[in-house]
Amino acid sequence: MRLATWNVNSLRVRLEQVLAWSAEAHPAVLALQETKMADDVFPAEALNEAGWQVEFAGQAAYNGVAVLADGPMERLADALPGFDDEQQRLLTVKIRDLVLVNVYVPNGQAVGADKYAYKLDWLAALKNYLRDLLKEHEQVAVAGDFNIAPEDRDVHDPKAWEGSVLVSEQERAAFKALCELGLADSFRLFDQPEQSYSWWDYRQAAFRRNRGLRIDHILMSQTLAKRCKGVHIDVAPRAWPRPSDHTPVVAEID
DNA sequence: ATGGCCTCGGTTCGAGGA
Repeated sequence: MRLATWNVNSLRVRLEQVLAWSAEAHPAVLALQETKMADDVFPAEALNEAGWQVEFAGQAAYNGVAVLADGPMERLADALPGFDDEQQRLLTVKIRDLVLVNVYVPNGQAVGADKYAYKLDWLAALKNYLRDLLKEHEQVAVAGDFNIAPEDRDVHDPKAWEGSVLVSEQERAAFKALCELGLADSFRLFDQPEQSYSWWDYRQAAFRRNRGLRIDHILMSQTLAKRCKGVHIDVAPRAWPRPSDHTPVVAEID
């Protein structure tokens, strides 16, 4: 099976691209972030017609996550337990033997900002949630937009980005703490091209110049990681007309 | 030097993203 994640930056704008890309790449499961639409306008019918089962947790204008799957899903959670959050950023589903946690981690805006504190609090609550989840389930994937570039090699210009939001020490420590629960950054289990990124700013012709960051990830529990045969970033949709600023990350699982 | 772009809501500009 193929498991993919994609921050689409508005599903309303990107629906046709999701349908086109998934028809080509045929993932069995596709985690979407930043759907930016309330549940009552979610395009469930169009996706059903394309053969997808759907689960979604959205809100108007901001945030919002959804999972498309080629078979039935059980919805396990749509919020972090014990964390009072008005923002729809998490959706956990079970598909066959796979438990998928779809996350849209807060951006943080700037180091020291209120939103940065919220990001760190959110990540701490995510860690607690995943610790418990990993006690109950073996085949766990945590996929989505983490808004963290884990290492300098995930940053096109580490000096320019040093200490700023998305790469700061505290954010990287929070990411590492998730990995230390027993979750692997599956992309790094395999040889990868240098300068592999999943997001490029819309400005400055950043994509053409490959000035990007790798901030979209698929973490895997040890049992799941053993089944993983490869992970790649599919940059093609980033070059399409009116693209999302993120591009899909795809894992191959036996 | 410092912003460049895109999306949304709700109107034509500000907020948020990364």
